[in-house]
Amino acid sequence: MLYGVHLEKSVIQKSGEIDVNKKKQQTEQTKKKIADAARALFAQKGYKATSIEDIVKATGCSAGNIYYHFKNKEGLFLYLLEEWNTEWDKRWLDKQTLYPTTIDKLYGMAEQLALDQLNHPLTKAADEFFNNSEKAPDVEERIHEMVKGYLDFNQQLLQGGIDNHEFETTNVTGLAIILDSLMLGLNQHSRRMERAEALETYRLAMDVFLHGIAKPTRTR
Amino acid sequence: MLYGVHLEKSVIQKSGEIDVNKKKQQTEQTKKKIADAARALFAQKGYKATSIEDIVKATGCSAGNIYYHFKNKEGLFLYLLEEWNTEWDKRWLDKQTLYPTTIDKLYGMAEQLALDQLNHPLTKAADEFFNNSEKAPDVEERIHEMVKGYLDFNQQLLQGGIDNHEFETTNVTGLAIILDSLMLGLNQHSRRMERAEALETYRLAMDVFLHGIAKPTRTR
DNA sequence: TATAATACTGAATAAAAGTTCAGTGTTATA
DNA sequence: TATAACACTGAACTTTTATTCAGTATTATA
Repeated sequence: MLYGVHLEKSVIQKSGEIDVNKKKQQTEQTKKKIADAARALFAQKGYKATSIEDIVKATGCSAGNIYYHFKNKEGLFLYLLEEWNTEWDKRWLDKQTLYPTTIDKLYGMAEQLALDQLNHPLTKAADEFFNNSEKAPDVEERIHEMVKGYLDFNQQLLQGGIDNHEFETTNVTGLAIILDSLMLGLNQHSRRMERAEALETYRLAMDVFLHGIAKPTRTR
Repeated sequence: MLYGVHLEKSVIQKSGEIDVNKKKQQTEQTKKKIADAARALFAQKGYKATSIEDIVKATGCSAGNIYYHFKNKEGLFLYLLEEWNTEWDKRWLDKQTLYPTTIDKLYGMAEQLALDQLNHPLTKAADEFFNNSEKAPDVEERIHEMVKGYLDFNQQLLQGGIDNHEFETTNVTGLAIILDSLMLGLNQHSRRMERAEALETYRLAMDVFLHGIAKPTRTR
């Protein structure tokens, strides 16, 4: 039987310029195809509610093929989480330098998260995945590290702002959680927003985080 | 066969004081038992990940009995959502009067949410439930109303603060979403906290929401 | 060109989960 | 006390889902 997939590409390498192994190329391609579909589905429907069959339908490739490229559903999900992490780090490293102050960095982070569509590592699916009793022993640890890593990221960012004298605050750990909570909640709401609206809301959230809404007279 | 349940209670009504129908009493009791177990499980594991079998194990009553009291899993979940809503409204009505200013009300709300354990109507399970394609046509509408109701609640609260001249802000709708996002995110994080830590974090979040963290000089 | 390695298919398997239902006690009604 | 209505059981039924595997097509290797 003929697979339609095999007919495309592979013509590009007229001579021997970037003549990578065709099989590796193919593997990368379908692995990406599966990952992309799965990422969207997990983010939209959650972990448990996304079936292999869903991914089969979305990709057009067979169930067996998915298990050829990934150990199992859990492995696929874990792969996506770690991919997201490294991807985020990479993009952040690029952008970070553009922002002089910590405040600018925070707005930049919010923007990146808003534009990111299916975004936060602690997305609904990840949270569900984490909280779900049946956990391979090593898996839980890996996720715990991710959560911690994300909070550490926030904390360091905020600490930078304190060192810069941009903020005045003591409880940095608490604020890291607050900031993450805000982004986490916005992520859920933003799924029902247009891109522009999401951007605006994230920006407003950062306004609030930085400046609050109460008149400066009261309470404090 | 004897059901152990039937042996308890029913002795209380010595004469004919509050002699309610024994069957109604029994129905209420088991319905509550099922609801309580289901609520805890849904909140902990999520909607899809909680099976009827889980509820059977937690309650000790049979699967058939659950379907005797509730139309199906979806109906059970919906029942819990609406119960949460009315329950929240009731408690809020009691407390609300104790808080003179809107700022106090906001802190009060945060406290109530922090103490509430399994709390927010837009909890992980609800969100998962909502986003999950296969939705009975009427169900989606009912949930949509709930979400809207909750945002309206926030918005009215904030509007009160503006009318009182406690806040100065324009985008009330946006702020209602921000506030909800914050509570939503905190809800997820607070699952991994002790009661005291949760309370403190919620309070800090409200500090930030009201006053921000940046020095007043910058940006604005 | 022959052989091995690789990328896949698609149906089968098995476990899990939602739902139904015939039947059994228990309580209300007449 | 007899009969109807009710609360409930537990196993059977159906659907869904993750996972495996024997086999096929394609590509690399010798």
